[in-house]
Amino acid sequence: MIKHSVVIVDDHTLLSQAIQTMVNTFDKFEVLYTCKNGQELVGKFTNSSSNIPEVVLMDINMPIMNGIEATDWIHKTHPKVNVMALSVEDDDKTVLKMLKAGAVGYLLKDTEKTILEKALIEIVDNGFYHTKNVTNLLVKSITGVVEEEIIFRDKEIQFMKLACTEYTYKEIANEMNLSPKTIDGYRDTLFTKLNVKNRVGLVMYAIKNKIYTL
Amino acid sequence: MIKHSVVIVDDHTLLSQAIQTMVNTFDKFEVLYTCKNGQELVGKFTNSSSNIPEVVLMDINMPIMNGIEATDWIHKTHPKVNVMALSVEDDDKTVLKMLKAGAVGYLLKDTEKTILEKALIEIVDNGFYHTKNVTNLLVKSITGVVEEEIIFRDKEIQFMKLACTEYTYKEIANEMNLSPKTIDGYRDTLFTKLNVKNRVGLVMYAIKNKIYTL
DNA sequence: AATTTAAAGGGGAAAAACACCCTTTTCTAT
DNA sequence: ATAGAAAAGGGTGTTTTTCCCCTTTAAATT
Repeated sequence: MIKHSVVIVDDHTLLSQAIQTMVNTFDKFEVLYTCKNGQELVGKFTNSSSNIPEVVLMDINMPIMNGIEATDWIHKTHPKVNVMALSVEDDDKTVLKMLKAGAVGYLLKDTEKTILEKALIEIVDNGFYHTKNVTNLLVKSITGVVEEEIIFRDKEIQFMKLACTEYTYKEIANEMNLSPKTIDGYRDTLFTKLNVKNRVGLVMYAIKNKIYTL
Repeated sequence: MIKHSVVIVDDHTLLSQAIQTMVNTFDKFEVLYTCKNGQELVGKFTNSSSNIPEVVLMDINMPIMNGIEATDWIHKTHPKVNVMALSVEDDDKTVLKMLKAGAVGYLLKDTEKTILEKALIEIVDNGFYHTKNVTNLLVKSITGVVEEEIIFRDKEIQFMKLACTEYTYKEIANEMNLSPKTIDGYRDTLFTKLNVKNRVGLVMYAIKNKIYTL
């Protein structure tokens, strides 16, 4: 029997190797190779057509080129390759971003071995695998329950990052070469945009949405 | 040949199962069972003496009973069991906490399969395995470079958590059934203790040290 | 060219946060 | 038993933050 080829992309070597060992125990699948990030994967894909697998198991949080960008690239350049996201996070926005990028499946890292095998089989047979959670999310997204993305200007991003430090607004203004009053304005519009009451709310938003990284 | 028994504790099912599959490919080791958290492990240990392995591979971030508490418990009640920490984090404080709790090894999750096997062998042979990084850290710790742990009282922890929300100090005082002036005091002592200048500094500390979880 | 829309900046006032120094009560350790 | 530390609270004043409404300039639409 010809086995389906799988590639694993994850920056945690031990995890990717462990999943490799696991996938290799599956009857119908075998791992072609593993990558530490999206960039490495792009390299492999463009290097030789023999490096292109049927399924890619993709982590989302990676340095250099993350799972969303990598999935997007694969989807555009190699549409026949099925990408399945494999993540620890399950916040709505991230999941939707992955699906938009073209992932045909989304599994949390705390799922069972048998579920992984089942998902892989479904993907090569039907072209997709989605858990109940993801399906529910998709319904929510078309119903418009998921809030639309807020757009920030560069200055606002820069300001938010500085607001996450111990600087006073005066110091932030200085840092950004703007009048304190302008900073006042940024703060006010952001408070309204994000529906927060004070600087702590802003900080929390910035952290949760990875605008400020710890 | 009798294989050395290993137990894996990690809340990410897929990861623990994958590592299980991997460890089972090692000549001298076999996995007895896996657990999702420290509490489950304690249950297994106390249930039957046949459940007590030679080595425990322990994740640190787990719900209910985390790796540090679990390691501490094992070290005190079953000193013959070797605990090896297996974590994604490598911040100094966490590593030292694990070592203090009695871990005889510390591996990052982005290490190679062969390193894991080597570490396991070293542990059953010599009783410990430490990478260069950990050794360096230990040297630093005896040289006094690593800052000593700050102790918080319950009220301070509670206050810090509330300070990470959009509550004003007045509202926090109300929430904690204390006078706003008392809250003022908490804030002032914490500012001094943590060497921060304002509430944002406090919030950042609380998040970085996992006092407030997002 | 005319009209919106966004960005930068301002005034002034109220509320919240911060600083510092102080008292009383309650543990707690020697 | 008692000294010392910790917890709770008070007073007062300064600084920072927050709020709201307003102007000018620049950029983008139509």
